[in-house]
Amino acid sequence: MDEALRAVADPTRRAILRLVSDGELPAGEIAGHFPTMSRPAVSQHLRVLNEAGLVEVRPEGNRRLYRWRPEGLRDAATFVEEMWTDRLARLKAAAEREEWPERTRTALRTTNKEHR
Amino acid sequence: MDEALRAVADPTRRAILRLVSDGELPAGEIAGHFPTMSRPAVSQHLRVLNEAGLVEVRPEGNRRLYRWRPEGLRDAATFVEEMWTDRLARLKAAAEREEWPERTRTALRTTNKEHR
DNA sequence: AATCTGTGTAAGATGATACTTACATACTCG
DNA sequence: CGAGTATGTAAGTATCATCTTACACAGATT
Repeated sequence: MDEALRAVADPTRRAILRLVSDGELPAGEIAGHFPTMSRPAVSQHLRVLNEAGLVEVRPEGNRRLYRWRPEGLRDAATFVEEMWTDRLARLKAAAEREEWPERTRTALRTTNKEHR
Repeated sequence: MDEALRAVADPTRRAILRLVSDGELPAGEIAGHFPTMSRPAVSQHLRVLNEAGLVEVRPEGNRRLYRWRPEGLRDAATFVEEMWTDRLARLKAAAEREEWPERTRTALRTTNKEHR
């Protein structure tokens, strides 16, 4: 799972994932969607995605066709789901029992670089 | 979402998240769960988590109590869910129509450093 | 065979991360 | 007030990620 979460943390790689989840694409065409970036850079992202099990490749003649591999996200999905579903449910239950004070988030003392 | 996914890509931070999702904890106690790492290191992870909106803090006297903030994962959950649910469904539909060849994953040509 | 096309890899520059130790600050309690 | 406790921040460093350009190589085309 570790690998997949790390791979998916990069916005470029998420974009690639979305591309190839629509159907298989040759490396070059994928790279074509990222005009600001060199083709090797994209190739390297594809390698990361492949090693993380998020895509699969198949050579066809000259080219190499990439496609999405859904099982790759399974563990990551499980993690998020557990956090998001399970714990959220428990948290709500606890809140209803008023175990926790009604406070909301508090800014850091020194910096105001709070999120959002 | 970007921030959250990046934050969650780190195993230490995931561990912290699980800790504080069980209830609020003071920074020091959280750090106590990571004997191999200095306390400031953990403090810095807490900052990242806070800036990503994944935890919230509340000062109590001397200490600062951290707790999980479920909304922080919402967008990440949405991403994973969309990939995992939506696209998976479409993928299956396509497969049933046999739009795609029956191939399974193919190793990279040169390296055999395939995942798993 | 010679060359073109598609694509991966090597090597290196650069910037971001994740630590460390030393220090600053805020609250508490005698 | 002064010492003690909890915690964040600064500065420095080692490691890792992500690019770039130059190159290698396989398959297609002539």
